[in-house]
Amino acid sequence: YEIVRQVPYGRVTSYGHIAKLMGKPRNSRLVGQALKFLSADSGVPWQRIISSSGTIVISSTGAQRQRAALEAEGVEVTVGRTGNLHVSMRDYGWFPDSLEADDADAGEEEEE
DNA sequence: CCCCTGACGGTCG
DNA sequence: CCGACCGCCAGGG
Repeated sequence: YEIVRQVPYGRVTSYGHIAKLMGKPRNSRLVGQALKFLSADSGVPWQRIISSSGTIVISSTGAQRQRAALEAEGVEVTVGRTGNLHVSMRDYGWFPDSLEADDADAGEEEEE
């Protein structure tokens, strides 16, 4: 939970990265299982945690809530043909190697 | 102790 | 971009 709190406003990261930061890179699924335990007012920004692919594959109801919460932070959420939500990791992804060594800027996008 | 399941990850077609 | 497969570790029955 403490790791998740480090995720800055308007940015998103993946379960796998959270797991990696806590020393368990193979426990990505456990991160999700732990997050589901949280309350709506737990103060933990669970909304900023999505799959590494940038696709929100949770329950529709929860997904819609997460989408609204993310858009409220200025995160752009697109919808695929199959109805699955998607976030551009290239623009909103946040993957620091260390918690203290957080990013120094928010616009290092690679033009391709 | 065995088996199934899971807010997942990565690769292949 | 989307769907199918296999691998991963921990928890519950």
